Amino acid sequence: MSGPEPTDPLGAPALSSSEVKRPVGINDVAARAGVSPGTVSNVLNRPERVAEATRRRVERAVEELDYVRNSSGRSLRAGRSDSVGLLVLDVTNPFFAEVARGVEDTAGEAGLAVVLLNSAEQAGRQRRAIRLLAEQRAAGAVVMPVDGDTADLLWLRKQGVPGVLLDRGDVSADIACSVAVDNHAGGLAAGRHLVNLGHERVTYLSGPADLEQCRTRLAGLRAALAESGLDPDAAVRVVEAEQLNAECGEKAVEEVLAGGPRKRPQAVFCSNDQLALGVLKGLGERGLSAPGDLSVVGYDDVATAGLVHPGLTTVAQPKYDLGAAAMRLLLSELNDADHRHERLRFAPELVVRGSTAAVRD
Amino acid sequence: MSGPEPTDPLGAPALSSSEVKRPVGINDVAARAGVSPGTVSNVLNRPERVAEATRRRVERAVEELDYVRNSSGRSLRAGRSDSVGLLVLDVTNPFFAEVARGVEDTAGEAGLAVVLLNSAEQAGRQRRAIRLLAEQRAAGAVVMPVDGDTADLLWLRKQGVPGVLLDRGDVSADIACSVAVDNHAGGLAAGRHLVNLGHERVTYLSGPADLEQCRTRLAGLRAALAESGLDPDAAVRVVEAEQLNAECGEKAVEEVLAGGPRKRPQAVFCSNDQLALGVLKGLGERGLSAPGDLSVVGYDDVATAGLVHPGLTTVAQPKYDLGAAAMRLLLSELNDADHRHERLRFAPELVVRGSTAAVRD
DNA sequence: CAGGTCGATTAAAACGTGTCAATGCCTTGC
DNA sequence: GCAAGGCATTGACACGTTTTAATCGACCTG
Repeated sequence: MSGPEPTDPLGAPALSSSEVKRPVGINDVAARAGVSPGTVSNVLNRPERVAEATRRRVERAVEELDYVRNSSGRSLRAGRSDSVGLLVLDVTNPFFAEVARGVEDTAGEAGLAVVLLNSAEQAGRQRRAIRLLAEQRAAGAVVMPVDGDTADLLWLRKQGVPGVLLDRGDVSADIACSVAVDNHAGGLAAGRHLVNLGHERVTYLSGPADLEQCRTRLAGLRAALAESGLDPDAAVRVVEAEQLNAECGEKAVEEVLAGGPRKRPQAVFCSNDQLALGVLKGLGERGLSAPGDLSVVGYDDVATAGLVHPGLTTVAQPKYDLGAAAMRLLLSELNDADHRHERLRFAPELVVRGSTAAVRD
Repeated sequence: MSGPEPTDPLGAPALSSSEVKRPVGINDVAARAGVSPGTVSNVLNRPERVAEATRRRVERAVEELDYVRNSSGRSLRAGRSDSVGLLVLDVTNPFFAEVARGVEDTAGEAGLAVVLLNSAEQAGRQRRAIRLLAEQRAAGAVVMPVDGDTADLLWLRKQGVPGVLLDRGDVSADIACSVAVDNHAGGLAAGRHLVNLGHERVTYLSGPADLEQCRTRLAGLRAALAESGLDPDAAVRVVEAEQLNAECGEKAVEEVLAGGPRKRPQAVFCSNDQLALGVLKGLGERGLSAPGDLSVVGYDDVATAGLVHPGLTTVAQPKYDLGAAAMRLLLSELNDADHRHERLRFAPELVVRGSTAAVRD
């Protein structure tokens, strides 16, 4: 068998060294070890039930054959898969990335894989994603829903896939678990900060008004102004951006500044750090800057907020913990027989940096 | 049956309205429509093979029973699942997020779900993730490997899961498809820019040296200096950061500036925008700034790069297209019988902003 | 030594789907 | 009127795993 290999004219494309081997199943392992498939399964899942000697024999066979178990068969039998879904509004937003890290880490500890779905704030994509999770018979889901109603989530639960709501505080606890940061408190903290600095005309740059977070943070802001004797209706103007990203923030500056220097707001509070960063940039392009011409406050405390000049004053959310906690609630629902839906609230924290300052006159 | 429901002391936790229904399978649909399961399967997968009338009957049954197909059974039968893995080095890095969006969008068009795995630049986590994909019998994988060798990827392929390498230019095309941006050209462009501005002492702030990208970009930089008659060994100093994030960049400033104003570099070229942003911050904390005291160049053109002040000069990569192209190559490998491994190279593009300026004397 | 108990192992049945060969029916051509 | 052919549908099996009830053997006890 020496000399050059004969070229075979037809047949599968040459795979040379990286030959694809025929898949080896639990039966092959059983045959090799001289036991029944059931015993192999036991070795894999409840090693304590099988005698030391046979267990070692099986383990050796597993190793020799390089067996890797097939989770399709596993899930089919179990009626559910061992992965959970994570549905976010925007993969690109670092806030969600951080949340995802929290979810993934705790899921990983429990041996669950995470399927990341991206709704891009579109109801249609969300629906498709939810359906996909149902088809996969996902063990569970962590969901940040796009629109107000939670119909999709309920449907998913009816299909046998429990879900945890993330970043939505307004849902009653008997529907599902939920984890959120107190958005009202966040808006309140930002508002009080501005009031203390003497601001009396503030513009709220909101994301899409369908998002509960945006509405509630506004409510907090208004409460803070009312608290100090101002009329919220007169003191705060609302500008709505189409999406929660920097580009939209930059574009919105035009409208924020409308009315000329006389009626121009003294401060802008944004639903989001991305928006706020866009605003900072837009101001710069117009020869203005924070906090000299205008104070700017963001929300989330994304990593970037601390990197820009001036640093962005913002309301920090425990992003990683948010994701980790959501996943932990989900695990509780999956494992604890006596699970009760829970409603977890985190407290936001104001981080003061350079983008806000006292009104000077 | 009027009056309050009797409380049953034991049993499953009360599910009230959101009753979990018994799962409905293809057989239930078949029974309801008065056909065989096989026919239902055909309606779902090859509708053209079934007569108009029966097809409608089946479709109605599907609707009435709210049937959703079980992809575990499906994958078991098919021998492979309908999801692909995406293994990234760091979910938190916006560069990867953008790549992920590209992968996800094109995968979605092809009806594939994406499982996002995060190796966090740790070989152990990468190995676990690869194993998971094998267990899932993933249809394929897009992988950005941590360490130099591609053993994991080869093993995965031997298990029947084809993989596409992302952002690794140094792999020979007969192993697997690969998509990358020409890192040498990127480093070269950055280097030439600095040379043109008169810089003769530049520090390269590198990420972990295991990463091929970091090494090749350095090579490009050195080539640019050599090109103009400078001795690379004398002109460029290398500082290695532990991770590719802003925090490490900030910490590295200390070492970058070591030697005092006399021997201080005139420019810093970073493996990464995150590092560069960290450097900008670190400079600010020491009362220094770019480009006055030091020019700074990044890599990736992350969204933030355009938002900071001064804007970060950087080497832009087509992030979204990178992900989309990788996924498209994978799809080709999955569907085209006569697939040949391909090696796709994108060209980087220098984006000049405010963080670089001519050396003044 | 018979009866009983316990631990380890096995055989067989399910999970839900896709496929393939076989069946039945209707049309067409002679 | 009958054979041939085409189309729609069916029945049965296979995919890989887990689980339950049953079996087997060994050891202990009265």
